[in-house]
Amino acid sequence: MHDIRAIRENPEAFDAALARRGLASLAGELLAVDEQRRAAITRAEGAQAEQNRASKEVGAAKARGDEGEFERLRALVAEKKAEVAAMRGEADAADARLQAMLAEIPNLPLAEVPEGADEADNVEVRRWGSPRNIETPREHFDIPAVQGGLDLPLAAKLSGARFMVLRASVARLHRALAQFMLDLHGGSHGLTEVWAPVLVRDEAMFGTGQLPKFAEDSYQTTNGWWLVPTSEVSITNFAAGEIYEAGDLPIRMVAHSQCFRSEAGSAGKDTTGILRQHQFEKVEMVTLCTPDQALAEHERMTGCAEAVLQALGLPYRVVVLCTGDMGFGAQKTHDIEVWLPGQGKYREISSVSTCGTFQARRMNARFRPEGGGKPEFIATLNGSGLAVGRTLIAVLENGQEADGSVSLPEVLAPYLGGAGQISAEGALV
RNA sequence: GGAGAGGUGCCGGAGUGGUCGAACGGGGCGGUCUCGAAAACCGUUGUGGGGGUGACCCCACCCAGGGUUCGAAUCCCUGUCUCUCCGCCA
Repeated sequence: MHDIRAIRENPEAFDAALARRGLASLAGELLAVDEQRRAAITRAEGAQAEQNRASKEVGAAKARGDEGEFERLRALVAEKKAEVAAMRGEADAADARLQAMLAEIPNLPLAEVPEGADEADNVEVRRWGSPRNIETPREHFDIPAVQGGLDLPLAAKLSGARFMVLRASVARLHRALAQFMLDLHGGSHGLTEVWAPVLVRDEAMFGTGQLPKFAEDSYQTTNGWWLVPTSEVSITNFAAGEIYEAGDLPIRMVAHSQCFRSEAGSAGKDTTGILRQHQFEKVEMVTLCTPDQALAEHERMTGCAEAVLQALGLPYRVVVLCTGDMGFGAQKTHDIEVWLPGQGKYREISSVSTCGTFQARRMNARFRPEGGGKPEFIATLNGSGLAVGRTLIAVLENGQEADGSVSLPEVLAPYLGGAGQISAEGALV
């Protein structure tokens, strides 16, 4: 959510930033509505002040038994009251229009974000590791070791397309990955592990920016709760309405949750395998900090996500998203793409964004600056650390051997009863 | 799901129609006293919005939204959250 006062002070800069995102100018329209709104407020408050004055005098007139004055003031109050109601109505309507417009405008890219139209214009920042030389790489669902452990037809029977059933070694590996990530982030990375609801109210979805514009992308229960598309929604909204002390920031959290996405519009992409699911698990990092800490925290969080891939020995690259490819709430985003031998491509496995004060403004999340003073909006960041299902794919595909087995990263052994491999027959050994 | 009790400022807690943005206590901050500290005493202490170059002025907010009234923290309705008991349940 943007600050209308900032737009008022520098409409040209606002429109220029929108243009970088490929959007048309909006400042003129916004300021016109803002003008109407403020004019109506001024008139409403003027009338209200008069009404308040008259109201006070009514009591006094009554007390001294001045019936004539009493009746006159009463009539005056009634008149002002009607005037106030009319003006307030105008002000509220203008305000609602303004809020509705602002609520659908995406965050603006930082100056350092490369300009571009889509994915193709993202800029690679660095690479880590190099892909193994695999003779005839298979996609995860074709690897012999995985055959008994991944049952897509069964999932289809239960739920339809884009769901999965995992069994035995693969189910356990999936769980092991999530546990490993949580332990790593909660341990040496110093994040606080949290657990939060995945069913949330409208307000929470608005706060992080899923509503009002992207209602179609999420599922809603019959009684109105939303199933979160990422626990970023639940966790970032911890801050809603809060005023933190500057000294308490940054607050760094990590959670593991189910995520639900209806993926409207993506039909036809990645239809085989488990890359794109309606329900999946993700380990998510969220940081609440002051705006001037945000960029350093963004790098730190990216590093936390990379550490998971490094520990698992999975080759990846980090790209900075261009202006045209960034999400609604982001000011700057790093995507981390892991090497998938089966596709012979780097594919997104994590997305780390700083939202600046954009979400904080939507959810009224503030902090009191060092040494006191007026509360200011905090900055919020979120990043996957990592998407568990996609990590499963990456581990399986990168570890696949010519004999049909899969070699597993050593760091997972403690979570797998010491196993280091899934045999071609699907057993953990 | 049923029955009941409640939601007041940083915290505790008054306040059931009239000048209450809110008594009182605690906490915080500033000061007096002191070599310093404690104690004591004095003062101060919210958020949002509108207007003005400015000193400053105005409006709103006692969970939220409606309503009654000349006037509501106080009365009515709805929602919401918390607590207690019953039922159900992992």
